[in-house]
Amino acid sequence: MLDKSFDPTAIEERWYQRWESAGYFRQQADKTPAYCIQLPPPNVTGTLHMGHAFQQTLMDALIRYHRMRGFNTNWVVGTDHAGIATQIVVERQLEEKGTSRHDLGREKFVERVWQWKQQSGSTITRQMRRLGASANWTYADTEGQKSGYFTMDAHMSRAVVEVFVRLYEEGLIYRGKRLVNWDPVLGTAVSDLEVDTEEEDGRIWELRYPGEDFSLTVATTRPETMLGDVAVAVHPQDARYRDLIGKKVQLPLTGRTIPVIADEYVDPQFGTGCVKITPGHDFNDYQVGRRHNLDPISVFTLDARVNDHAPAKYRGLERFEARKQVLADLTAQGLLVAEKPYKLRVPRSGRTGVIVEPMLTDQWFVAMETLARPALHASKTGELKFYPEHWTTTYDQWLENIQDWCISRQLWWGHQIPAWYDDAGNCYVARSEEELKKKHPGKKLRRDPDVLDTWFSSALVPFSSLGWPEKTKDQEVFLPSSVLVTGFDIIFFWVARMVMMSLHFTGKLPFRDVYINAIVRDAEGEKMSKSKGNTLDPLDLIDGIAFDALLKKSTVGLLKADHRQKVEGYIKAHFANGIPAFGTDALRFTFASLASFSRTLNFDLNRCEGYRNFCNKLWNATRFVLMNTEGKDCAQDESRPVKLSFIDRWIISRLQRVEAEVAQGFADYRFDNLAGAIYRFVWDEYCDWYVELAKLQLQDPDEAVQRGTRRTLVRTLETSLRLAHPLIPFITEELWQKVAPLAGKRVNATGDTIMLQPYPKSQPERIDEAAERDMALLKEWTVATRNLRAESKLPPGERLPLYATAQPPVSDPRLMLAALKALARLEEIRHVAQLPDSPAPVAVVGEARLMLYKEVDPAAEAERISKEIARVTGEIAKSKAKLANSSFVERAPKPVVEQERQRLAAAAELLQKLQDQLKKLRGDK
RNA sequence: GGGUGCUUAGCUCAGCGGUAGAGCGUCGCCCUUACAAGGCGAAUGUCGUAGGUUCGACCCCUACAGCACCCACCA
Repeated sequence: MLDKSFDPTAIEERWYQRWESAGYFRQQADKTPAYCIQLPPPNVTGTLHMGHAFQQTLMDALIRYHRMRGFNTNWVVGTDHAGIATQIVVERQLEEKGTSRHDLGREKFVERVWQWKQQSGSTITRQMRRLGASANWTYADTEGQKSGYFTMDAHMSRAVVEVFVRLYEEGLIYRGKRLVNWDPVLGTAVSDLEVDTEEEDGRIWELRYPGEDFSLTVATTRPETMLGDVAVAVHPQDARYRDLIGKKVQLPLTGRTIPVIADEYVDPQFGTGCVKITPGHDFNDYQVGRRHNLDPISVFTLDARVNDHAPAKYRGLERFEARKQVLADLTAQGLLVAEKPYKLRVPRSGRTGVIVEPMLTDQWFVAMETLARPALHASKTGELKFYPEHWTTTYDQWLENIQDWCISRQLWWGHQIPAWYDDAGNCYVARSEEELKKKHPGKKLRRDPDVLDTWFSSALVPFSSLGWPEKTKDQEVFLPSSVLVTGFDIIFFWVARMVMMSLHFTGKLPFRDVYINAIVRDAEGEKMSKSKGNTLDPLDLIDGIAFDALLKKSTVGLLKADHRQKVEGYIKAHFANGIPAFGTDALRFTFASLASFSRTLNFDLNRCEGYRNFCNKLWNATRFVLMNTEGKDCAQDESRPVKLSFIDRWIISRLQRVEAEVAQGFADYRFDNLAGAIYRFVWDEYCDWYVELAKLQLQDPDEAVQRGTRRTLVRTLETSLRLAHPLIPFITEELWQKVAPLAGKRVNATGDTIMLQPYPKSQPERIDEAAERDMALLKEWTVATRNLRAESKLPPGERLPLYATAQPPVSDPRLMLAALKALARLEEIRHVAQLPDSPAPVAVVGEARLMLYKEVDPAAEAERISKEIARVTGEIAKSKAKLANSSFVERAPKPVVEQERQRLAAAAELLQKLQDQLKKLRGDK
């Protein structure tokens, strides 16, 4: 016997273990068709957050669904070395110990990061297991840790080198001194995508540069960069300055003179129409400088201090110190014309938040244009499909305006670039140093110290995880993968680049569909952030957490007092009693239910509670079924006669419809629809109606009816469990084990799990419209009668007779009335030609009028009827107006007009009855 | 400057050319032997604003407003 309510923790522990150790998650050789999903590899040292949990729930649902449908499923998982992020973490650890990576040296430092990876690397994969992820952990698992590939393991690294070398050989990778976004804190270049520009309140200054018999005023938001100015630019057509083009001005503070140049880039309408040109520290100016053959002057060191190209006075000053000094000196010389408040866009490094400095450095780039073209083609032709579709635009537009990709990072943790230099500075790219030494014996070679952007290796995952560069069978089977489930924030970082790389190196798409999932927000739609305290840990929703523990956990590591206070406030307001344990299934069902095509997902704890209750409902329904079927004849062998009533046939029919709805939901990636369909079927149809009616049928003296009921109870439940399994794997497995034998499922060695059972498939031939019509009537009569009951304010337990002026037009009126009597808790049902002469409320159902005979309060009843009359009168007016409109009657489709006529007729009839009642009521007084 | 999405019940969201739906919340009544994590019932909306198309618009079109996000080199 099942416990009275379900305890998720116990169930979940039991099943995951068994599934994994039985090897159910693995792909199967020679089974077709294939279904493959590539997990966006999480940071190896990271922890699971709501976004992961959401994504992974959807992926696992898809994988389980297809596995049950007989696909050869392969959920390829792995972890990402996350270059910058991981290096930062370890550097912080060192900092706490009062040391630094520079003290350690590169080799020791990298060793240290590996240690940290080994130590914390399993956290996130352990958490994924708690979610029930049926991932192929042992696939591409070269390190033997059952967490898939690692982007820096030997195999994945080999693919990285191979791709780098090939692209270099094809001329698609080049090295050059370019202006790049530089993070002066990390001391590395970052790509355009890793820079976030936000509008901030700042200032703009106007500086005067004196010429011989004139002076020019330039505007700047970064006065310190004037130390590196090489020109002042004006628009060639600008009448104010046309005569000055080619003349020189003095660059204050530096003793240099610079030319006045003409360039279309200048907008004469903006500011003074004169622009200072600093090619060494501004992307626009860099282009201008190139056009005019002006060499850039770098005035900052790599940690953003003024360098030796500036006058001695400023050397060594940090950039913002230098700004103050420059401004002070310009003021002293009377060259500062104005200082105004100004809204400016400040580029900040996504990782550190520090203001990025455009810096002229040697970097490696991938030339993107030739790679982008086929990727664009794929989306244009529809070979690559986005869900929701509108993300295609985002993808297309980025590819249409693609820029070369700066792939080198001045970090230590990552794939070191396979390039070497000889003493003369010549560059050699090779697969290994050995290969190079063979080619160039005796040469002294020094390896490029830079590593590759983390996204470089991520871009290869769809094929490198399948064994590339070797030719493997898996690439034939699992490439392209079926769908990529990921967030819109990495469409550029990752999705587009995977498409480009896969097409280029394998000729195949990395995936056919891209499902862009919503961003998880808190219940109010606010971004989840540690400093607000509104983050949720998926594990806390699964296991529950007490208020104190939650508070402590949320405030740990928050240094600022006002942050702490804010977080405390939030937690007190939202989680005064902590968070109850909802269990994995409830959490998963919540995610699925909220996964519509909208851009954000506001995670509501109450929703989660509701779905926990749903799990409990399913549990208890099973309890009921088991109590009534275990040890009894459930007619599985069909040896004895079985009778199925319209009620049995109705639930079977409904089941076919839900199965179809669920299939449609999966096909459309509308997880909300399919979760809703399952929810409504289990709760609103099976539990609320079928189980209640089964209670009646189980008391039928005819054993064939009992057998039919038991069989339907069991089979419908067993099917529902399979239907729901992709969303709520644990509870369905637990219950299925008990229910399946009663449903005649032979549990054998390989199929000893719901996971590998066939997924329910809608059988249209079992849709029974007649039974559905009968059931609709039964429901209608029942609801109407229950309404009468509620309106009569009957004391509990009191049963009244129901007077009805007609029989329900169903195939089996006897059963129908018995059911009505039970469901509406009636004393009996009397058929009469005329309702009793009573002011008691009357319900109209089809042809029949129903009354629960009872003395009523005439005043209250009169009021109720008057209200009803008002409503019906309104409806009649609307209908009449419509039908009076000749163009409606002539031009609307016939059935619509007919429907309107019937509506009017029914309403008129109802109105007459209500008016009679009201008259009677008033007359009685 | 370009682009995208959103605006529907108190809250969070579905929906759709033919008289508005769900979950949660609210309000009654009920511990009816699967489930109080439950049952039965009820209330609640000029579907952002203004036009247009249509016999008919929450839905299609146009403009506007508000919110959010993405991309972009204006000093």
